[in-house]
Amino acid sequence: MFSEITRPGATNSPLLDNLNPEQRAAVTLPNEHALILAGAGSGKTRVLTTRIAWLLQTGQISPGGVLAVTFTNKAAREMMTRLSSMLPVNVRGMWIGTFHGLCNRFLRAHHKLANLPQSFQILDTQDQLSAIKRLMKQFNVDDERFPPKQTQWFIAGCKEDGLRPNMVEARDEETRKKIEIYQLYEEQCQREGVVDFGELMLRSYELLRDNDPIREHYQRRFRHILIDEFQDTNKLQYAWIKQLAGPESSVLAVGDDDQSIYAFRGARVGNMADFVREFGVKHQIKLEQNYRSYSNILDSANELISHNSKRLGKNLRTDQGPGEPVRVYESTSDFAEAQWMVDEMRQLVRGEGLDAGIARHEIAVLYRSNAQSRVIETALFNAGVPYRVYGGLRFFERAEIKHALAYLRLLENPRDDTSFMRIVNFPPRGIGARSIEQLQDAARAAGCSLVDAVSTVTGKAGANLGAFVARIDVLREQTLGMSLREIIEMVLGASGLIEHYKAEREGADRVENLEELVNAAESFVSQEGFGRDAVALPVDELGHALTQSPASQGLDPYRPLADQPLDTDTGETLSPLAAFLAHAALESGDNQAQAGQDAVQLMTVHSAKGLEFDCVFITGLEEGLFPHENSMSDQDGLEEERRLMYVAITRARKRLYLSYSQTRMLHGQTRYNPKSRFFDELPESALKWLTPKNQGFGSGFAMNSGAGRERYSRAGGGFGQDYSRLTGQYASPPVPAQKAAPSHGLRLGLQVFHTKFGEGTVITLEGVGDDARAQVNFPRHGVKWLALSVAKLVPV
DNA sequence: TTGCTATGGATTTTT
DNA sequence: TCCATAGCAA
Repeated sequence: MFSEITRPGATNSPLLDNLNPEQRAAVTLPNEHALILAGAGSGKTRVLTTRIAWLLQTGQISPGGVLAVTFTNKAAREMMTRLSSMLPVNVRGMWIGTFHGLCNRFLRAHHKLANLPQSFQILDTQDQLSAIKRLMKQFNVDDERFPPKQTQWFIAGCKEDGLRPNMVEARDEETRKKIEIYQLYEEQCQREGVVDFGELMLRSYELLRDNDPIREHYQRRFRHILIDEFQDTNKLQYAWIKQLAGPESSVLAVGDDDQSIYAFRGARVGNMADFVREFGVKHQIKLEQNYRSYSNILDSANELISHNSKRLGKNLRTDQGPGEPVRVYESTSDFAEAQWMVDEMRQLVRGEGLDAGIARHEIAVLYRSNAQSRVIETALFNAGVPYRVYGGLRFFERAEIKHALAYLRLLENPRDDTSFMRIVNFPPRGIGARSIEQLQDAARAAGCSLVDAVSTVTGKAGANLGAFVARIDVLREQTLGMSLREIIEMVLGASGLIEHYKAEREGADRVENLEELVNAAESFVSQEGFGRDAVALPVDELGHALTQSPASQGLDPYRPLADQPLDTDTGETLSPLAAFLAHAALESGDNQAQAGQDAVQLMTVHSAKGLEFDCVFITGLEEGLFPHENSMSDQDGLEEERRLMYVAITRARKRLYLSYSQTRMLHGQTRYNPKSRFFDELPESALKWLTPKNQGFGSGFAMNSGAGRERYSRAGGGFGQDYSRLTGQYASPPVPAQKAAPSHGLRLGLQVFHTKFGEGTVITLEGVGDDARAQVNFPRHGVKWLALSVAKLVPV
């Protein structure tokens, strides 16, 4: 039943050199389903790629029989790079990619069966939101009651769960309305020939589920399915994998439940347990040998995560010594915290304390939320330390680029109303809100797209709109047969975009970016042979199998198709432009701020996942911030915060700093937060307090000294200590002493009862005495601000 | 159509 | 505090 090919010499392959026993076992697993529990820094990617290389080298599979899925383009690229360095194999022809990239490829190949135009456009999150806004306006949906963002979240959530509108339970009137909007949105997308990210997955899944020949074909083809970061898969992605895995396939899932930090966007750690059960997984291997960090760092991570109840269970170990202790620093203010960091970094770069100076790019500052970067940036900037902030707009998300892409998209697909709306009056050409409204009304009445409705608009508005459409049409004809580069250059000129930004005072960067777009296209064409993501090969690999039986075409369905002659007669190929547009949507590009410079790296803990640095600062370790207040009212949320902290700690190779501040400016208010509870969950022996321990605000304010967990947050309180002494020259101006201890007896996360609103969770506390107020989340009535001198809140 | 002011909201993010 | 967005005036 399973493949019997296991060559005797296989375990001697040089590929297996330098692997530890667990890694080797994982790489050489028999062809059966397996789960690899891969701890941070345990060589996960190495195992994954070596496994593929080993399977290929030992002849157990040919390149076409492998399906390897990742979440990010970066991970996919890394896998391909490493694989091609191990074996002389054409990785570009292999099915290695992101979930969405592979679904895109699949849908292009089978667009007819998927009921899509071959050159369907992909809506990114921005596009999706504007499509929803447009739709809601058109159907007069009250955007107060149904905020577009929330509707978007609802739709994306449904798709992540694999639910079409008719499958969603309309439990209340509100949901019923949302389902209705979802339904209308679907119709709109279909009419316009566009798909959002969720749709790429969902439609691929449905095609596999409903079309027996297709499903069986791919099941026979993909004998080895490998999935990276399995803990991050959502319900739909898991279902998709189940469709692709046939009786002869082996699924190798690699993941780490302790690093599951994306529940908020639909990730389901439970997929790991489900996988083991539903696939009857025979092999589970734990990779616990860590090659990244010293043991003080690792012990801290292990101890912390042991406080989580829901775990598959795993403990990292290292052969490296204890290394330096984990340094803990308390500061008086966020400002002082940043100053201290800058000074510490300068010493690190100079080389004090370490054998040699540390490169700036080997220093990372991690924080829980983006808002925290500001103070740090200011301090770094003032000190003249180069830094790079991750996150923010990426290349293909920039407004000017989106505008240019919208022109290009209309060339491919005039019915794309999202793109139409974006540029119909940009650069301004006298088509105002009223003209557009007129056009939209006409389009709705006729049930057609905006372009098609243009001819029905009369008067000056009609003339202007007509001129716009004519311009696009002319452009489409002019660019026929041009190279991608020529098309883009022509569009940039003819659209007036370059001209427009050149005239703008601060448009120089934008012009530069637009010019960069040409380069992006150029490198896409040369590097990717325009089309790894968006099949530009003879498209319908399956063309025969769909219309006639494979046997009748002399194709052997049991041999991977990559080994068989491709059908080049269908002649159906995706245009380079359409391929590039898909690429732009699926790979939003780096945010290339100060690229190339040796700079300190600033990022959220989330975006640090998968990275590693010699030296890591984890900042803002305060109750309410980390763990974040929005996540600490329930067990699952808190455990995810803890995993987040675990991810943060395990980024560090040699040196780790943890810091928190007594006061912090947030949303224009000074907040007084106790230090994070995570400090209580770290091994004291691995820590070194740079500031005296237990002088902290938090521990000093335990109401009940017997119960160390009773803490007050943000409620103000005194600090009699002379903190400037502790923080040395970096101390900020003394914070005015506030003596009034909180009298209300509330704390964050506490369940309280209110006579009118019922039970709720305290999510914010601020102010002192009569000014004290609390923000409470009532499941029935939503989030309310309550003045504590007025409202009677009784702890439950 | 632009540009000002008021307003509200403010984890985490890839594709 | 600071940002995006909405509404309104010129």
